[in-house]
Amino acid sequence: MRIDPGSDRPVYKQIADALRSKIRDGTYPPGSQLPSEPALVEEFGVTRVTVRRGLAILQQEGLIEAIRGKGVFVPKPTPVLAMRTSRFSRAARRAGKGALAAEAEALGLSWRSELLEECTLELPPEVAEVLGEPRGAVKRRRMWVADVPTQLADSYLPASLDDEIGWSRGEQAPGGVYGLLEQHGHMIARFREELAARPADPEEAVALHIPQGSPVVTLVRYAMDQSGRVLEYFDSVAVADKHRYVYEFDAPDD
Amino acid sequence: MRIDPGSDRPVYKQIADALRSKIRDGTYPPGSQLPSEPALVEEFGVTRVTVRRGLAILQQEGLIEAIRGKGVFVPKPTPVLAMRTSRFSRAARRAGKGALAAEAEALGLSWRSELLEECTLELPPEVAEVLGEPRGAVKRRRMWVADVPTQLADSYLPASLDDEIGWSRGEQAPGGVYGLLEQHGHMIARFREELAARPADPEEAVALHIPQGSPVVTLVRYAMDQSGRVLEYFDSVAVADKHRYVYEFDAPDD
DNA sequence: TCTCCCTACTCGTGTAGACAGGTAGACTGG
DNA sequence: CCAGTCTACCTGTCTACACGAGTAGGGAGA
Repeated sequence: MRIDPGSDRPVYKQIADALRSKIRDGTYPPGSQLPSEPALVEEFGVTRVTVRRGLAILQQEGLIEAIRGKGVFVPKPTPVLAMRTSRFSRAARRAGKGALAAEAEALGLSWRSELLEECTLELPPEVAEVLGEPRGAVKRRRMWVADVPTQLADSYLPASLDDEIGWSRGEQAPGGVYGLLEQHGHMIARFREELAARPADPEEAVALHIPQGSPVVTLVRYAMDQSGRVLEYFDSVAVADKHRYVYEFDAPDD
Repeated sequence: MRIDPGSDRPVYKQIADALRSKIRDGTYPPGSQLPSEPALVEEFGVTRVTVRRGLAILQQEGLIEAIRGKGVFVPKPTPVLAMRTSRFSRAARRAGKGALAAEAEALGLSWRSELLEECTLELPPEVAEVLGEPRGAVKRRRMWVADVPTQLADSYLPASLDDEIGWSRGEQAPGGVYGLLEQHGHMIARFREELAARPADPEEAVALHIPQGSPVVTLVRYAMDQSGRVLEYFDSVAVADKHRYVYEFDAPDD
């Protein structure tokens, strides 16, 4: 726990290293409070600015959380939603649940879906190309699990399909859009999902209650019918440490 | 591009906002250099510390890259490897390629695999449980694409299987481990992959040449034979902005 | 007893200045 | 002409200080 000012490694990184190892080895267990900044200043014999640079590193790594007026704390691990392909099963839809709800309830967590925006519009080019129509309906939602926002989700339907099933007119069905689609005879046969991760941009950070730049997982999904027509384009931004994505698949034949 | 010191939003965030929008709108295109810190100090009328706090935000978002002695630059977008399930096809293996190589060559990029560590050891508990044996062989690799490190990968085989096929004794086959396994009659029938994302820890940041805390994608894969026995446990940490993961699957029957 | 205010402590933001270390181009001496 | 040095400029690290704002608890006054 000593700091070597003559070392090659900058002092603020040494401070981060020292505190990180104390968090990892259980000196500061989840839920506990770290010494205050002035206390760390005294302990390490540096200025407050340098202490704060060290703390900033740990904050970025998600190892600590600073609360103004209270102190710096080690956050408790959050429950992780496992996103399995079974969340799209008809059994789950019959139970009246959307895709996320099935996973949340599997963990015994409360959930809710908040409709942020709903409109019919000129589709963004990449969406229009996939859906095969220039116009469509979109619903933008924010999902909450255990009273914490976990992901932003945009769901796009081609305008012709939306007219047919009345999705944007408020038609409902157990199992969300997919349930409604299948009620009208549009059976979902196949999905394509594309995953990536990146730092959250400022708007996402605010909407998801996470620090700017903290990792998010982006997911783009096509829901297709038997003929390969894409019925829905789905686009979500999920808080990284609250989600994991599980896929099982056969070895390709060739 | 004006800063309002009386605003509710802190000055350093306003600076980040101003520069971010200039990057997005093309004022500072990829490859270009931003004004130097002293120039920004003059432009915004604040101290260098405040300018640097603003720049730190953009750095964390991956929008800029500072190089000591030279300046601050907008990085050019890196090529993104698409990780498709077809990378496990026998056709790819017959062509003599491992899984990553198939994807790199699809983009016309050079690649190489660097063996960092190779040993037989007591398996970590979560690996031992999946492989069904307490001991195993592991190879830790660092993958390079276009002469840049892109991911760290650990591959585990149960000791009994390793003895049989001679993997850790240096036996080779076209198509990597999976090719070698199939040469010995162990046909891969099924895969399970689990994806998540988190900030890079310090060791990963050094090994992957990325800033600490920058997002990485973690992937755990089980390769299974017809009977469901797990033949290989695979664990990788990939630079987030260099990879995307693509899955296609049928709608679950129920 | 209850309410309000004051105080002490916490983290958040911002200023001013100093020195170190890396880069690149100009300049100088051979 | 060439090699080495010098200089100007850039980012990286650290000090010292000031003020703001949120939190929590104790004490004074009604």
